[in-house]
Amino acid sequence: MTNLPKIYAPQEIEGKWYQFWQKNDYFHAAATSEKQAYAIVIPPPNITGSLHIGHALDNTLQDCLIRWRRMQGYNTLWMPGTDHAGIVTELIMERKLAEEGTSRIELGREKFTERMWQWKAESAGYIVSQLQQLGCSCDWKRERFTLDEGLSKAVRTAFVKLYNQGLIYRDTYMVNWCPECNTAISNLEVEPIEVDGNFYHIRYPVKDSDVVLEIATTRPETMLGDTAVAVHPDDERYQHVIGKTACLPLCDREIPIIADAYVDREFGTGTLKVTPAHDPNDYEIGLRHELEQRTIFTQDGHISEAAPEKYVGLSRWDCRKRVVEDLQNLDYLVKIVPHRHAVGHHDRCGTIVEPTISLQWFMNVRPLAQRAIEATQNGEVRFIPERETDRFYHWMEIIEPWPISRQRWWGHRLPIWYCNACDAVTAAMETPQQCKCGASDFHQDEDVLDTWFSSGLWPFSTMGWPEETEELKTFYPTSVLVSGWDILFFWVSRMIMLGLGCMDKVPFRTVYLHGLVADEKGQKMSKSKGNTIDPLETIDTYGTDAFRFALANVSTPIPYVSLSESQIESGRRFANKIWNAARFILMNLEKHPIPAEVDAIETEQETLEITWIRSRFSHTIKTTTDALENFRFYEATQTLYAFLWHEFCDWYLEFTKQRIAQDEPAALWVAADVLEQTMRLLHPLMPFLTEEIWQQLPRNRTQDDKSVTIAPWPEPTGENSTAETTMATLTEVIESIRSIRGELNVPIGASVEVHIQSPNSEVRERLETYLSQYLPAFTRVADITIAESLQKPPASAEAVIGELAIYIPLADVIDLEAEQARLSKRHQQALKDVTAAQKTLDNPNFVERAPEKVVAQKRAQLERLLTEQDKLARSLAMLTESGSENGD
RNA sequence: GGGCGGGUAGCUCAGGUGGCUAGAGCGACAGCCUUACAAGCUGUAGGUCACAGGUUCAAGUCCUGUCCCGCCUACCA
Repeated sequence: MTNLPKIYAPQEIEGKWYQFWQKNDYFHAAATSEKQAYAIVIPPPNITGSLHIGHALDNTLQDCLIRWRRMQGYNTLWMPGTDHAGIVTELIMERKLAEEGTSRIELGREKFTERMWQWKAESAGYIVSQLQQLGCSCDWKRERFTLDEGLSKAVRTAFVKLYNQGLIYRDTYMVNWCPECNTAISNLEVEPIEVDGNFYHIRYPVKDSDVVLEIATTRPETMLGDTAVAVHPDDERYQHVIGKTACLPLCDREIPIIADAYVDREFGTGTLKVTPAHDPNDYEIGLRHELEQRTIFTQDGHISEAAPEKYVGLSRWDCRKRVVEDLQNLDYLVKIVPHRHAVGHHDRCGTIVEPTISLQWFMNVRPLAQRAIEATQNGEVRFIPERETDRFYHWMEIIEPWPISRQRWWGHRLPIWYCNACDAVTAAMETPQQCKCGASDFHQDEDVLDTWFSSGLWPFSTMGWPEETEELKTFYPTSVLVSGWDILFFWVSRMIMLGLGCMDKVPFRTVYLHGLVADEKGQKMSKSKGNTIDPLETIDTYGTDAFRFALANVSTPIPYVSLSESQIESGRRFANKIWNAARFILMNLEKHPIPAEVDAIETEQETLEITWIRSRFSHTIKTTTDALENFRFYEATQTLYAFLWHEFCDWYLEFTKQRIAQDEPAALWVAADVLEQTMRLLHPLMPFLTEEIWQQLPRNRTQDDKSVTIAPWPEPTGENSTAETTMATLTEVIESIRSIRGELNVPIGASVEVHIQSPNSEVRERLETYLSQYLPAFTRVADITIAESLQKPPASAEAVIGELAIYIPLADVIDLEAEQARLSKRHQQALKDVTAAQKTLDNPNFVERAPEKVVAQKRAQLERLLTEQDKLARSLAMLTESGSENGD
């Protein structure tokens, strides 16, 4: 007896097989190969992070693609690695340090980065082992880290190259500043969040005049940095004050009243206070009018010396309170009106961002963005779903200079050196030897690069760039990039631009952007909402394959995909179903081992069910392959689910039981063969289970068949429509009989007689040939009669399939009323369908204009429906009659 | 303000270029411990495809408008 347990226990086999794959080096891609290359670079997770549901989805889909292509015979590379993830990682470390009673600043740069590296060393293996638990078939020998020596060299090379092209430059400009993180950040890192605020209406007296301008602002504290008041040049209300001077309350300063078309006459009072140092629009106005830029905030968000002394040192929020109080006391405050508006928050730490003028390094991404657009238009890059293309174009069109310097420590330090003697700026790979002024003392820029700069190089930096490696020749551009749509701008577009900038080639041919995982209510999963599904807990409870199957199954091309426990549960049941199908086959194979010359036997004894299952399987191969080619993972899962469960298990294995009972084991051998091949089809989705079963199944040991991981992807062998039609008739008959038994509550132990009437000799012949063979497997039958015409036996239940009628005498058990209700319902439905079909065909335009094929189909349908309807009507009439007779 | 996606069974979702009687999973109900699987099997119920027009012989599918939901994006102080 076979030793397979009744219930599939994923925990016991997953680790074993992953080690087996690793040991045999199946995931390693050769740098050079005769085979066609297929490469994916992993979106590198944070080195200190852990696997969340988004990773699970993203990496499941990638692994699925990689495993599928590997089986198809490609030289597949899945490049793994991790990201230092800049600010996020630093922030977590800062929290740790705070717990220890120290801080980043206290430690200093050197000690702090030391701690970071130490932490990296401790936690680096964690995310990798989690990806391995998920079954990811990454080429671990090639694992990279964004701060590795090689990748750091790539970063410096890219920087210097772009600097020399004039695309990277230093400038004083308004940037978004995070006072908490003490660094500049890019627009993308600013998240506008709606908050409840106020409009503060403030009086600004005009000098040497009785006029007082009423100005509304949401940020009264910024008035300390006001250097002008603006009105629209054509605003009739304010013509008389243009060019005059306003007295800035609380500050004892005089500021000009200027005219600028930016001001919206319709909005508020039509007057605008101008704070060039702390508002992007005011900054622009300031430039146009050469206004003073008064920076009233310090880097950590407190009031600077540029403000009146009494406010210096206050926090932004305390200052707001004080300013409002003072305005009120001095009668400058008109009113406070509640106002809900969007305020920019730093996406990493949640702090309200302060627009500030600052000296930063920027990258002029316009030229590269233009090239990215062209490359996409030329079809060098393709986005799936297609709608993402427009989102990409839009972003590329409105893109602004990218501030790339961060006043942080964890990252790639800018390869910029300043001459200590003459301040000359040099971009270089290493510390320069000598300045053009003759001096040889330099200091390197203190800033590090935005973390997305290094991850933007990922597709080629991981392959050894700037060296001209074999890997680059073989795998660049990579085949597909898989990621959530939420980082299209952050990462994907930067990779495209930097790929074009550094390699002159796009980094990947296809970008597949999947949805984000939401819960069953459509809410995005997040820790704060407490609706997350933890991948590792899930794997523990349900098994990796069940989880992967569920993830692939929900990944339809919509922005948010709903995942619920019940879907993972469904995956688990599916795994168990397959397990038991395998058990059934293996158990029976012990009694009926496959002879060496199985192929010959199979051909000789090819029966309807064998031809049928082979036909259906061929169809399944075709559909599954097509689904994967088009990134329709949900279609692959559904196809395989339906085939395995509802065709292979529900029907084919039931036929097999009957064949075994008749001592015709060929059906069993075919079952083993089909299951073996199905395990190959399913392997990309459920790698562990399929390997376990595949290893146990007998197969023609040909060449390299040590693992399903490297087994060839099945090819369709062709479908057989005759067999499928015949089988359809048989299954319909069987289902009708089961339906009668079910609805009339015929006990399972009771044998029934089945009388079938059909005017079609061909159908009768088929039924005669197969029904006696198959029927006993599905229902207890005492006797089967098949005839061209026969009398409906008394007290019998009836089912109608087109011109075919099935009668089951049920004298002992039949409930006439129940049977009448049953037939009546069927009759009503038939009538409805007849009416609909009739209506279509009665329309002369339909017959004239619709394609012949469609008309013919409709006619055949109507004919069949009419026959059914007629038969049902007559039987119903008879039944009513006999019913009333009984009643009399 | 602009744009995108969505609204199909109680729930979550499928329904290439219009053409079988609109499907699946989960849930519900009824009956079954049938010797691979009760994590199973069998049967049943359940939908005016958001709404209103239009194009067409034919619309869940294409067009227009409306209403909801979600998201992205924009400088309204």
